[in-house]
Amino acid sequence: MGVPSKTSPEVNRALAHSERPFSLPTWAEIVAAAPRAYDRDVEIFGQQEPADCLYKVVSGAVRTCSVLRDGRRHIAGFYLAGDFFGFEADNRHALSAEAICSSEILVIKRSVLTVLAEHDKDIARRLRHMMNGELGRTQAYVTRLIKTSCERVASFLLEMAERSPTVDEIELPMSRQEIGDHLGLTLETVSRTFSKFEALAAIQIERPNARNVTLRNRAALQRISTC
Amino acid sequence: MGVPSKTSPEVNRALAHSERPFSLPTWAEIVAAAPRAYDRDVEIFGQQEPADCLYKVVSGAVRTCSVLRDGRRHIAGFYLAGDFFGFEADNRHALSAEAICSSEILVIKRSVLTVLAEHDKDIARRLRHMMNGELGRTQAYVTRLIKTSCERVASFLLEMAERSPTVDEIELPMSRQEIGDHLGLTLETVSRTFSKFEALAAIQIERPNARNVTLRNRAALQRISTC
DNA sequence: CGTCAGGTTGAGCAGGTTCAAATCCAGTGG
DNA sequence: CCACTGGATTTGAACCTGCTCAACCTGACG
Repeated sequence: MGVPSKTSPEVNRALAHSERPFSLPTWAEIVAAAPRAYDRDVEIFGQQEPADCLYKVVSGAVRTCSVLRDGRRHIAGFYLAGDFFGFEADNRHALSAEAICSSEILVIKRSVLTVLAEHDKDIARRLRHMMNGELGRTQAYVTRLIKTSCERVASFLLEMAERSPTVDEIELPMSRQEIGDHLGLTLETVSRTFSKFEALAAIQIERPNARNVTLRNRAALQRISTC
Repeated sequence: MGVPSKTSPEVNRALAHSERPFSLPTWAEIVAAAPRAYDRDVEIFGQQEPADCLYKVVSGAVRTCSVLRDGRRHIAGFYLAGDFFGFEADNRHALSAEAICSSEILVIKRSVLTVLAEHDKDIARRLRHMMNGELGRTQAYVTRLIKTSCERVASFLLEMAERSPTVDEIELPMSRQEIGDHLGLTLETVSRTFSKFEALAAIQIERPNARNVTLRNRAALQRISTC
């Protein structure tokens, strides 16, 4: 586990500066690096691959998912612009990650972060904070999954609105199928539930692009989601 | 955030030793402290309480859960002897924790761990590892929840067997109702599924105490759980 | 002995799935 | 410009899994 023994070039470069502590890259410098572009449905990392990087969505959207033996796909999470993903329990990715639409992704070597975190409490704190956030969101997601279809969809819409840049107008980057694979529902049930909410005047689906949704009655959605 | 400003007595005691580095408590010493006893169904911590401690099950079993507004209970996780619990995203507990049966619980001040982790890489590593494990188990749990009742129960049994001290004989500390609240099923469905697995000779329920289960055909359970 | 909690089993119901068809739109090529 | 194609969405109808309500059984305990 000794740092000097098996280190990547990146770490050595970082360590080379450690006698001049103020020249170690800061967090701001790290996230200002050049992102990579991924087209729609292109894999960013695969299941079982070594988990040696952390990722940030600069623009676009990403899904993390696992495919079951019978072909069913489970989407564990969606990541929008500004979100970090790639946290894993193991040294290998339990999930794969794919771009939902054309996206720019910042890739950060985990080994670099580990070394930096030891010298920079700010970075260590940010890492812990992101990890905590991931755990919290996963727990909230779990609570969502034990509920009925209406509750799942309502609470999904509220979360997406929460994470959207705009207040009440959401631009969903993902299809009904993807929402279904995330919520444990079929695409038909998702579509029907959307229609039902629209009939209740809780949302409005801005056609022709059915992925633009406006929240019309947040209180109603909250009542549905928690009840 | 400065350490000297707002510190608990425990931290001050720990810091008092910091000039004699080898007298800082080690991990082994921390987990050797005296546990507290909790009777069945007694709350260990409640929802919304400040999350300032970490907990270890010395003996017995614990559930973490949240109660929805309509009275439904969601059990987020079970913790058996040797497991740590109380990891939270926020400074406040999103879940409550209760003893499933008479249990001995070790309580560790989070503030102490934070300070120790800064001086002791072993402790820091252990903390990170536990946090990772928690995230990984939560993700596996999520994957379980999107499946059918048979799949959920089968994979639950396999996980419990994995975590049990014995190989194939499991002593479930929790009731059918609690398993249901964990898997998003009713107690009747859990019971029926157990019976079905017994009819398939995949398990044997050792009555009269229906909580003692013997795995008779692991391969069958695996086939059911993953398919 | 009666009571109570936990578990099992049955019958009918309801929410979601499955299968199928219709619609709408974007992109493509004539 | 328009017809054609394919992907995404919506909607309908039949079916099935898991829920609800209910009865019954067993063992523990006052």
